[in-house]
Amino acid sequence: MTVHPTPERLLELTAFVPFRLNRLATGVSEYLAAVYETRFGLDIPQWRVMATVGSQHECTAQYIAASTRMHKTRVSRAVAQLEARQLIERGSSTADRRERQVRLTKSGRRLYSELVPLALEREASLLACLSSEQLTGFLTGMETLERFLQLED
Amino acid sequence: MTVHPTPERLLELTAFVPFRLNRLATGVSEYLAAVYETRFGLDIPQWRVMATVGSQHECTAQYIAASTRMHKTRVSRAVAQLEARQLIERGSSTADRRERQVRLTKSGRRLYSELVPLALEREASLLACLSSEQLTGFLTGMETLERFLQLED
DNA sequence: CACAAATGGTTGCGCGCGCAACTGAATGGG
DNA sequence: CCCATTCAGTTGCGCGCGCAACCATTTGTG
Repeated sequence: MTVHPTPERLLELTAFVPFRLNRLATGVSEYLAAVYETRFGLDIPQWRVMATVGSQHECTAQYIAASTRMHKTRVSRAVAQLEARQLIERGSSTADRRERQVRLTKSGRRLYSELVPLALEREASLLACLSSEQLTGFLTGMETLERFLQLED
Repeated sequence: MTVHPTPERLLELTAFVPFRLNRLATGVSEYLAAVYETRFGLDIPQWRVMATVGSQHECTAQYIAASTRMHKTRVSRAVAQLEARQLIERGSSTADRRERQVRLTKSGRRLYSELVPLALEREASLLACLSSEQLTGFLTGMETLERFLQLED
């Protein structure tokens, strides 16, 4: 019989990796939001759709949902909003009339080509706080975790 | 005049660190959710409140909001729900009658002491996919980013 | 060929969130 | 000492999300 019969195990939330990861992801999102939100009036789902469609010639909502890992209803609504702003347009794909091919309009492409360099620059200025060894180490860890959780594409 | 007058810059979302970080944080949350959600019927805000209150003798909603970085209304509602389940209780603090001291009840403490080891174990089993050098590198990078974004406590 | 099952995408609904406004209590300056 | 300001915490409200149900089309199977 010891002096401490039930030494209570503690959990310090601020040292708990899942919590810290959430907090970091939120912080990074906010750090980035200035670019697409205040400057171009896009929210996160819209920004992700723009980024996905812009890197393709055209694609389906399905594809967007899969590669952004957003729920298909969230994609559907973001696409509708972007279409209303005339940043993207949809054509019936001749092959399968259930799906609709999404592509950027002229002004969508203009916005995209303005936005992307700013976003990449912002990412770079964030990662610039890491030394090159730190960056490598961090990215390597991320990749392993992604593989473990099967988050890769 | 070149052949490619405006070589469009592309952004591959799946290689974009802010996006990957969000995806990873979500994945880790889901990986962890099994512990507190399906087993103890807590959602994320409730779990964070339990973890925070449990690591203190007693504390205010204010303190919970600051250390979990949750909005005070989110804290307020989580606290109300946990009080309804009799997992925590609130006493008027004698000093300042605006604030109320929150602490775990007997059954709250029981749940806490069951939950915490499981959560820590789950964190460990996640991080076990990293080699010790990978883990060090990953955590070092996280710390630097946290400091850069002023997310530390 | 017909009908059941699956698939792409949209929509009604309930819920949780953050914002802004509020209540009640403490504080500070004239 | 009073009144304006600040602060802890709660609540009404609008909005965006995911779930489930749905529509239209395609595919698979007997």
